[in-house]
Amino acid sequence: MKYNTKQREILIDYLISMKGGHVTAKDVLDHFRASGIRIGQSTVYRQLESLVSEGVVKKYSIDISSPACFEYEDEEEHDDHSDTFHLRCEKCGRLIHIDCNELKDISDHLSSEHSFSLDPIRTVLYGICESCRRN
Amino acid sequence: MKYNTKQREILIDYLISMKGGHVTAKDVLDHFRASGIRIGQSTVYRQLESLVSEGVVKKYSIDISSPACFEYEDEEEHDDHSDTFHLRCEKCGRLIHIDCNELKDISDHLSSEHSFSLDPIRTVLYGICESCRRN
DNA sequence: TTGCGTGCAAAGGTTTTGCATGGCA
DNA sequence: TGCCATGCAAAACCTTTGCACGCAA
Repeated sequence: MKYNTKQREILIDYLISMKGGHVTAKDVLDHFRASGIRIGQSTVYRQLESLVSEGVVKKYSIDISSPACFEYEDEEEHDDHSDTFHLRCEKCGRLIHIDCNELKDISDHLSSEHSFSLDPIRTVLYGICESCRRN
Repeated sequence: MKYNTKQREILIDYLISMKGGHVTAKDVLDHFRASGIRIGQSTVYRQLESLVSEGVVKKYSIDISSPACFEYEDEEEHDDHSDTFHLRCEKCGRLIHIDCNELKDISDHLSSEHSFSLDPIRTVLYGICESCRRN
């Protein structure tokens, strides 16, 4: 994609406004429909895919039978995304995004002691989240 | 699922025979169709899901828009799950088991700081293994 | 003007579900 | 016998694609 279209712009704006969280294609479509802004679903999918290959947006395929998640990637976060991890609740399916230095230590440990380069994008830690734990 | 049906048995047998590799729901269906064994696709999906929640079979989602993969999990692999972690090499696909106290600390940290109960059975850490790293 | 981007609708592939029937315990 | 499991078909779900039209550069 080479042109700066209106659709592309408002999509990027929305992604930036949701920075720090994940957004699915459906979220995007719902948001624009609720705002009365018309945008085609194929445009959303195609632009998201473009933004991913441009490196502007990150795509997570956490689990099959859940939609892909997209997240705007900040310049500075681009440098070091090794401290972002994902938790997935096995009960409610919620995806939790955490930024934690202690978890970053795992990468270092695995690297130095087990000669394994962890891929934090791909890795999802499964378990039970706080609210499900209480029930 | 409480009953030992014929379909459940032959499905488990097939999964065991494929131990060490992944199998998709389609693979299962194709296999049985080729063998002349009739089994409904909903049965396959439902039994696979049951086996996963029983911990007998592992499910992973390599990528969205590819089907989910299932793999039979050996007894000894989940004798003591509390301090066993799994690493999966994204290059060669090798599954590595490690027993490591430092990794156990993750659970404690997630529990105390993030109120999240990690499930080490289900969790697979993705990355690049030593030998693939050298290449 | 050129050709990329858009929107619609339809197709694609995977997984889930409703309902009547079949089979285990 | 009482349930659970099965099978079929259809639906649901997310994503991709074909094609004509619109719009940025």
